[in-house]
Amino acid sequence: MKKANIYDVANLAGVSHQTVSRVLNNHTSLKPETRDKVEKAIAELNYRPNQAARQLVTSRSKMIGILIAGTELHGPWAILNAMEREARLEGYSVISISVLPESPESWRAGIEQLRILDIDGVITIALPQVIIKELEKTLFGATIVLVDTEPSKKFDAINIDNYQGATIATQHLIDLGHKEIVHITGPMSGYEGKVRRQAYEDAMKASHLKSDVIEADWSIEKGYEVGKQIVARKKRPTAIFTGNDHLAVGLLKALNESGVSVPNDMSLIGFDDIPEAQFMTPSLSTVKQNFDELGKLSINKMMVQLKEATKPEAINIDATLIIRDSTQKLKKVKGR
Amino acid sequence: MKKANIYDVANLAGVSHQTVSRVLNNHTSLKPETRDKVEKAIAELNYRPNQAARQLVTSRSKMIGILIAGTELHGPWAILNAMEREARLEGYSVISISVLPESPESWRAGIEQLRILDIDGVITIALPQVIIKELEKTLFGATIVLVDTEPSKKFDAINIDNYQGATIATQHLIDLGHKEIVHITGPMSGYEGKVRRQAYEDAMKASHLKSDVIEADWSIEKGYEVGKQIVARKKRPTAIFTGNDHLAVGLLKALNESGVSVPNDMSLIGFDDIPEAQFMTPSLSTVKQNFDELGKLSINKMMVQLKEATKPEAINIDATLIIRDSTQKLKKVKGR
DNA sequence: TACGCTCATGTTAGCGCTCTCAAAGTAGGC
DNA sequence: GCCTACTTTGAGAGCGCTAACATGAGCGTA
Repeated sequence: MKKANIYDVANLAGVSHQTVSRVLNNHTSLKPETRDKVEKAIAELNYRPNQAARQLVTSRSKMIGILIAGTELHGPWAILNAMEREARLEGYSVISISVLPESPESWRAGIEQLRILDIDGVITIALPQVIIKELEKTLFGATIVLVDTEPSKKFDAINIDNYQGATIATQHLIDLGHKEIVHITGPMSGYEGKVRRQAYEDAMKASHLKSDVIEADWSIEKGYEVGKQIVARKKRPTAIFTGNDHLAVGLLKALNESGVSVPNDMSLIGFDDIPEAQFMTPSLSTVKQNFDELGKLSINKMMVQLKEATKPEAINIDATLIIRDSTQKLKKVKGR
Repeated sequence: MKKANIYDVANLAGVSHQTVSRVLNNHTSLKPETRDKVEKAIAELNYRPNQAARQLVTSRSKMIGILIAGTELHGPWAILNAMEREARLEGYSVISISVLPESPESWRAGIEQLRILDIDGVITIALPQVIIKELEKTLFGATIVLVDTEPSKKFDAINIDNYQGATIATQHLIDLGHKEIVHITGPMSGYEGKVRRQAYEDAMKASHLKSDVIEADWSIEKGYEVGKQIVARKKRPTAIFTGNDHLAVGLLKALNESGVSVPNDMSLIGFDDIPEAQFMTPSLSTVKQNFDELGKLSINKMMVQLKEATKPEAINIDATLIIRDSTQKLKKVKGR
């Protein structure tokens, strides 16, 4: 049984194919009874318009490409998930392309794929600047929305407010009386890590405290490694703010192994609020990102841009402090 | 600057559009020098064939739909990630559609989307039988590959060998001398949970031990809840096998809170090997699924089916036991 | 009654490609 | 040197749809 096309519907309804097209596209100036006839025919034949044919003539694909770093991290996938659902509501489909930021070959191939597909717009999630540049060059003139990415003048950028989030995390530790607070950063090649670091340093300075930064990446393994390093120090800090929760997981492991008790000997706060955070021992204080809102907002922005190109805008979504058991007041210790 | 089409290339190369098409599709019977001329023109114009036009005439979209349960679980996303990469190598794109298994409205919309897109094939990840049925009905005749799903006679099915995986996990505990071993299942509405449970029960029976099953779902929260339950028991088991690692995370938390030490008072083994497993305290013994291989294999199967429909086949991929610190030999306790 | 206007529908072209079929060029056999 | 067979290239149609234009019916106005 071949699929019905627009002419089959037209024949069955006793109208021209153009009238069917009008029904499909919600044109005005259609007699209600004609519309009814056509709709009945559509239902009877179980007809669906052919996307490819539409795309060919309108040169719009109703598809959005999402370029995402193919990591094990929780965040990007959560965002992608939210985006996909939101896009579907708008009648758009989502093509996710995961690339390895460290392999230019990988992301070139990904961008090339987007180009072939004639995507209507592209959303990037947590990608380094080089990739954005390449994207811009290859898909010249395409609608691009940046998520979790360094804002630019050219495109809409939607971000968790990393600065605000890192500020409240640092301030939380300061408010608890801690003076020696280490910050373990994400990769300095990325935007988010840099901003969080800056916020930490500014907050420390504002309280006349000395910054103590260890550069890392987003991985659990690195968190563990850094944890070992800190434990080995002659003079240990009393609190640590890690750039994300994964780092905190690894770090906590290292601390546990060395008998450093959290929060008694060391307060620890993360960033992200991964599902596991609440169920670690001790449960992890952290900064919660609203991935859902981030995803929805990005799709909405994309829809607006697709309709009528507006001036690019940078939007930040507030993060919220979640206080759990891994942070506590600094105990006054004799001799300090 | 308008995009070049096949005629632009033909003009520049001094051949007919048909010859260009032949070059694009790697036809034989082309003079090497003609091919060269055309390829040069393609490069100069930076030409890419229009997918929509191709799709319209060949009625193949070079897109694969992936229907996935939109959860926070690590597994499905890891598989999706692997699939996307593998598909790209084959020149295919991936449309991921995440649905809420508990909301028929949600998955009906998802399936409808696949239908409109004229996808070449569909891969389902960890979806209940109802959805597969609906999919089969709506996309009548479509190529379907089942992943992490109950096998059927009609479609290829690729699975982690859940039975083997759960067997080695249970056997591991038995080998350590444990006799009272509880199994916490995933949702009984799903295939994986059921198989793992069956394997556990069979292994227990084979060793003349009594099964002790608590039905749950895949969530951390539920693991915590069940943990509280177990702690409250008058007579506690000495070992627990959870249906996945997330359950183990929640469970461990509950045990910790009640002062039940793992592995001293209780051995604990999970399933999945999530990134966090290695860095829990104690590090979690578990069964590792090879998501990468699962993803690749599914795409390969899909490619084969797309070329020439072959007899459906059920493939199981062996899981491997990973022994860490959360399981240990049963201590002989006086009076038992 | 004739004219212009609006509303509702039909007709035609063309988006960019592949497929089918036809034609021209090339070589081999006797 | 002519016929046949194969290789290489070209011309035209058509995939299913939308956009632009054309047509005809119905109505009010002079």
